[in-house]
Amino acid sequence: MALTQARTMPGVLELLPLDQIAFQRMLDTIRRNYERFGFVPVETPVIEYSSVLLTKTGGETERQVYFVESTGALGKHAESVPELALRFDLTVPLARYVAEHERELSFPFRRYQMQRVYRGERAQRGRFREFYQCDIDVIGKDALSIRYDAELPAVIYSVFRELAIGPFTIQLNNRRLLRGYFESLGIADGEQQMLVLREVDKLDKRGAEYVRETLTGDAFGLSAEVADRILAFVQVRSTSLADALAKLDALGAGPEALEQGRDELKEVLRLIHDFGVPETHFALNFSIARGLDYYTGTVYETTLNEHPQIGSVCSGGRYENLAGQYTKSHLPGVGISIGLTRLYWQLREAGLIGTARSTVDVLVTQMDATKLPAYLALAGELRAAGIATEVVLEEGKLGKQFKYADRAGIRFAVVVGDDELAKHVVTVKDLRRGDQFEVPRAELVKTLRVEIEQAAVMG
RNA sequence: GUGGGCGUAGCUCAGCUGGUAGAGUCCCGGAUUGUGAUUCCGGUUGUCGUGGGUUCGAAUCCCGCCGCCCACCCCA
Repeated sequence: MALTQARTMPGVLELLPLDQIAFQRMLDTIRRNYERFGFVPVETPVIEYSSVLLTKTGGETERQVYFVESTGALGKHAESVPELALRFDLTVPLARYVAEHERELSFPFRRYQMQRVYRGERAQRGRFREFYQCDIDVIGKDALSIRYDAELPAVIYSVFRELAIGPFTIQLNNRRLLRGYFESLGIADGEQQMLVLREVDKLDKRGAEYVRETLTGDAFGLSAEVADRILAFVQVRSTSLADALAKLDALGAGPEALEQGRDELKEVLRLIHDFGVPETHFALNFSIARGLDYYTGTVYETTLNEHPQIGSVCSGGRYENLAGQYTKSHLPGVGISIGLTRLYWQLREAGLIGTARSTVDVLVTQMDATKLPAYLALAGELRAAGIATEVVLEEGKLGKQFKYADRAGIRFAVVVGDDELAKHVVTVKDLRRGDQFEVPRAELVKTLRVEIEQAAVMG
């Protein structure tokens, strides 16, 4: 019989258990910090009505949406769009969720959501078709204080500090300020401002020359002088809080949007510091523009200082009205998202994270099949003490059992044979260090707890 | 959606100018019936992506198709 090739489609990430454990530890850390800051969990269905997801009718998003058809509906609408689709982010479902449950929710509504989303793009290195987003958003009713714009970086600081993947910088900008500045240069049209923003956003990736050429080219037709001023402007970065405030003040007077954006940014920067984020970990970056659709004010991007090639590991911003497509209520919000699948993948590629130790702490080996009741009793005792324990249930050579433990990433093996029974002791072997010792049977739990604790700290 | 590159063992690849398919690794067994990872010995692993063409003969040369990768677009 011809075998079917066992394979997954490109653009999905599937992990072996020890890697999955490492991934899950990251999810746990993010969740713990989100909850610590008072965000509440929400999950929404993977499948939504197409009509709900596609309200923005952004040509780009529509091209990336996976549609879903039930068997019965297959082929029934050759021309029209299928009724159902997979979500491509968590923000649009959030908008629908808030609009649908508006009267049952408390505002400001602070939710976190960590689920998979789907994008039908051509697979590429570090790009996924199925990936985790870990979002937090704060949604206000009618109005939402700018202070929440400063809270999110505080959460992100807390998350990334605990993830312990090296120094990082949360970079901030303000879309209103950018638009005000463009206006002062005579680029008043909203559409064109968007297009310029999109080019400017490429600065770090493609370089100043590339952006200058595009801006002065036929598509934009800007004068060399204006292009140069834009380039000089977007290269502004701050080195400290005082420096950031000084650079903002140095912008001087200008269109209303510019002054408003500047005031917002100043307040946000000051508050981030008050939230306890060290000024080494946040900075102004006038080239940050972000997603082109809904952001209106503050925008964020977080990068790892020692790995700039990884790019942004977390981004988000302020939006004026989240759910305008679904409700007449005015619901402004601010949100930020960690693309965990990509982050994990990049960190692994860069050698910054390895495999985790197993979730199994101890393997009770089977020295002698007739003593199985003793092994099961021993395992029960360990489990009651909160130690994750596996018992070998099949007969086999001890060497094979150790090999199994080693490959499975289980660090400690417990051996009980005639020698141990006679002496009322248990042999504990540390597979990682390669040594072993005997402990009195009665002290096993206490000893293993200490060993496991140490292993967790020392790695 | 647009442009470029590559398809040989589970994995990484060699095999180039045509002459019956190879290495490392992995896996399995043994050396070692109370000790893994290290060492030594032995063993398994292939429609050479696929269909056609040229040829006495094709993994190798030519064409179609499929798949994958990279870049653009866009984004986490």
